[in-house]
Amino acid sequence: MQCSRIRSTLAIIIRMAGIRERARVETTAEIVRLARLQVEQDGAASLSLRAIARSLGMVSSAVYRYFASRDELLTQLIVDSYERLGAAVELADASVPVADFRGRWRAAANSFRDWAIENPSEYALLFGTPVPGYAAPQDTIGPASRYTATLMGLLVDIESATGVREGAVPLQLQHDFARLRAFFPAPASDVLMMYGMTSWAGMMGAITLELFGHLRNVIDTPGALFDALVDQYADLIIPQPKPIHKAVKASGRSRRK
Amino acid sequence: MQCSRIRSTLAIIIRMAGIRERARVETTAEIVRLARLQVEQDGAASLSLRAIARSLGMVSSAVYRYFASRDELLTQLIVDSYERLGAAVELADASVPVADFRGRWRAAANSFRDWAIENPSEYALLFGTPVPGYAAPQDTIGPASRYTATLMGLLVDIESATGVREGAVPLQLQHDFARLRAFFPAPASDVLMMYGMTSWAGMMGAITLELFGHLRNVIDTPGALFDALVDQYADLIIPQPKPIHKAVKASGRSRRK
DNA sequence: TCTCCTGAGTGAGCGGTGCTCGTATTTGCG
DNA sequence: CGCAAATACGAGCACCGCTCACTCAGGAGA
Repeated sequence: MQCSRIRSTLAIIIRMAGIRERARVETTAEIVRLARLQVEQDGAASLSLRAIARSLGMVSSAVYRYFASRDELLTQLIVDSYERLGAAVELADASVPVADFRGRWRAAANSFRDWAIENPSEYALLFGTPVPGYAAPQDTIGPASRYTATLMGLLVDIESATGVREGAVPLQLQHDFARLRAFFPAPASDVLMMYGMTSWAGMMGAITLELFGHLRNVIDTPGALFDALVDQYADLIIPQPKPIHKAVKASGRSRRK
Repeated sequence: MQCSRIRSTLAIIIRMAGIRERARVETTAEIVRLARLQVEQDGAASLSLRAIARSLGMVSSAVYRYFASRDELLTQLIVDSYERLGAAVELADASVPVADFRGRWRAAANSFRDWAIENPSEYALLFGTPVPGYAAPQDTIGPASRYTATLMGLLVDIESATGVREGAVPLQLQHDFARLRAFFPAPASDVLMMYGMTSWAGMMGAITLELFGHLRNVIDTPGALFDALVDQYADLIIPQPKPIHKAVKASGRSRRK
């Protein structure tokens, strides 16, 4: 009651259209904020609508006006996290000179790992065990491909500077890659695509091993292992170790949103 | 009551020592069996002691005579799963001629993936998001290292056939590797160790991507991608692609338990 | 300006969870 | 045979997701 008075006052001041709509987006945002906080602190498994409602001073059932289920709220968090990860990787890639492929490769890879370490619960949310009954809705596939698209874009740049590469690639993968090229800007070289995929798996595996505790008592410096892996693939992907003296026309970056 | 009569009869027939002990191990085994069934069907997240008790015809609190908590039961399942995975990888490795390193490498790697595909919930239990409050007790680290020990043993065999290898390895990793060699039979070559670690990450990442649905609409044939990754590392780890004409003394296998 | 529909929030309730504790029964050892 | 220990019971606590009938205020249309 007092709350709504404040809200309407605010609404009038800020000229809005529709007090109710405004209150709705505010409450929705607050729910997401609290949910994210909860996930950060205790992991996605113990995300509780009731606890959120409590923090909001609401009764639990009221939250269902905003999210039809716990899974729907989780989906929102997943989408947000993918976007943040994507933004982090994009930023890292963009902060290195376009022609410094090795630098960009390392920066992008490290930003992936850094983001994961800074946001372990969110990393687990994205790349950990999927919720049993939960099937990722279509809304997630766009954001989910953002960070990989950045790596793809880098591969495209590398290819346009160093030429299409030949090499043995299983036929089945060639088909997959061909289909992917219809949806993504992707290199024409199947070998590059293959390295991209296997390095993706490698990086994700290394981060997962580290964050989920499998390197405890095994590797004290997971960062060094990760760097080694990233450099292994850099050697495979980037032909010349010293790209300084080589003129490069990188068409990809401007194309990227 | 009738149940216990049957039990005691059985016990007398089967010469046992202590009816109660026997009943205890039987019940414990049954609990684990039901728990495993539940995990297989619905994933570890929805493992419910109450449901197990119901299936057993017990009241829920009775189960706590056998396992102090849900986590303790989960630990038991994790240990079991690690043992099964380890056995599968060992079997695959042992079923290939000792000197056929590439064959053994592929067999071991594929057995890892095959086991994961056949037991997705158990794979998720081992390699997925750890339970928030859950810290793996010491009991798990032995079984957990069984499948990796097999791969290490293979590396040892390869090294003893092809010699110690030199190569650039970050100093921090060298320290980690040196420490590991005190606990495991492991190759003396840091490069081999490093390849072992990064390939471990790669394989786990590829399987995780596949099982957790990240390759949907990306790669239709995850097996081909996995094989490609495994072959990439085979090329790095095994010097000669055709080991047919080369005599090999493989000391490692007999050493392995 | 007034009416009336719609949407936000309430609170009781259902069925489920992990876990505790006091009690009753059964078992098998001395 | 008696008694201590092991075992099972069942009520209960504090949670959880989710449903449903309900009240009440916001705001659009007559």
